[in-house]
Amino acid sequence: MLTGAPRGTKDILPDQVGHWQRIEAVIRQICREYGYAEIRTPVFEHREVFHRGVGETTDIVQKETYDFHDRGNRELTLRPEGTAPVVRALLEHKLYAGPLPVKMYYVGPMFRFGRPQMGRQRQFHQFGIEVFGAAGAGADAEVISLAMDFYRRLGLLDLTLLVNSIGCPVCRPAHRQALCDFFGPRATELCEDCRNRLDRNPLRVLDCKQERCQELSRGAPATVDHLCPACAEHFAAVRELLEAAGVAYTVDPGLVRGLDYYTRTAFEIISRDIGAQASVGGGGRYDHLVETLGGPPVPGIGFGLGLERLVLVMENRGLLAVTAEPARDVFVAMAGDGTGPVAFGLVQALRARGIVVETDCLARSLKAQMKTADRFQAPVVVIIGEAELARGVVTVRLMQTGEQQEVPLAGALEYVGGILNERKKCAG
RNA sequence: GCGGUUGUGGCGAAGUGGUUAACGCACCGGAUUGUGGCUCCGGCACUCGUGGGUUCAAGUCCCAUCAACCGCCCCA
Repeated sequence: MLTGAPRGTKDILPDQVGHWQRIEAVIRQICREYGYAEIRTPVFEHREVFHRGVGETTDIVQKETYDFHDRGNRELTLRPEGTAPVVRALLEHKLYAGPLPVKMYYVGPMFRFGRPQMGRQRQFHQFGIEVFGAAGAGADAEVISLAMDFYRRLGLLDLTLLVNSIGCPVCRPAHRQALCDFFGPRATELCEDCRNRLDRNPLRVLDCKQERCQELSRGAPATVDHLCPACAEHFAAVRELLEAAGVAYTVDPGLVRGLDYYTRTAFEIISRDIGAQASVGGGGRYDHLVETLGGPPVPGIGFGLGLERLVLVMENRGLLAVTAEPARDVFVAMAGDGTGPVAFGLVQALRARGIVVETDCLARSLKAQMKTADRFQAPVVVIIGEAELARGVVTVRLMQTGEQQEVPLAGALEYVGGILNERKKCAG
């Protein structure tokens, strides 16, 4: 093959795109209702945005970013996630100076260089929301509830919501020390990755997937047990609000998440029917990210979810019916010399009235045109042949009954419009 | 980045090294010549992901490469 989409990328073809549009419509609707405004940021940013924002030590930055130099020798990176760019925009336009909180959402492609497999692509799409300037548990509860409400509206009622609190700079040192004390004596038994993690970010040992590491993690000091009073209170408040809203959740002390900027609340939504890539969305609070990127102290919280995985889950559950070819109101068929211009004139006149019209542009036989009209489920077919042309009329055929009526060409527009209105009334 | 499975027409799918690579679906055309479904008939692949190699002979064996999928890792 001469061409092929690059590894890890996919075309979303016309027969699939309906699914996406349906999901995007729900996104727009729910965000409007919850008061989130859309923001569209560039797909690439200065590399620093992600290195400082997402965290130098994260896997995403260390081995998954698409880094490149442009012709002006700028160091740029294709965005691997949506939060850091939104924070950058918040700072650049000083959106934090306006009324708080600032609530925004985004939908768009993200890029991560990993080995593709089911539910993991190099270009994928995320929907995410961010709230800035709201430190209270109410924001956490709203963000999580919006996420679960979104899934619910799409028919996904039984996803698992895991929540945890990973503390803040006040409580983290003590917890970090506790973890080092706990794992230190048995460091040699940990996997290689975890031995590294022990130095850099011992928290991450907790959600290592290696069996041995999981065993060793049993009984490890949990973040929730080492929260400072403020964090503990915040977490309790979040849980109380979730319960008040009837949002079911499970506290998972091992939930850490792979982006460095999270503080306090971290959460993840998982589904077991998309293979190894169980996570369909996640997020958390990031109270110091704005400062990290050079801004004033503005707390934040948000989530992001993967649209491809969402589509997968929905497909597996039969929630995405095959999108049928959109039906046409009218098919204009033509047969014979000189009928083309007259037919096309009628087609455009009908379209100008908002009627959905299809016609033939392959010079096919009338029989083939009728077949096509049938496939498009057009209730009305207008036939313009040489015989009609000569007499200044057109044949209007009602496909359901097979009735045909000749009407003057000049009155065809009114006549067809009338039939369609009539049908609409009956249907309504 | 590591390990494994797979790769035949638009899709699905036969094809134990040996004549012109089945079949199904889809698509296109036709069935006394200007009309839809079904049925029937016909059409549609210089070619087996790509590139090498072995052999008298390869879709069938070997190697490489690319890609998809599965697991690890990571996460969406």
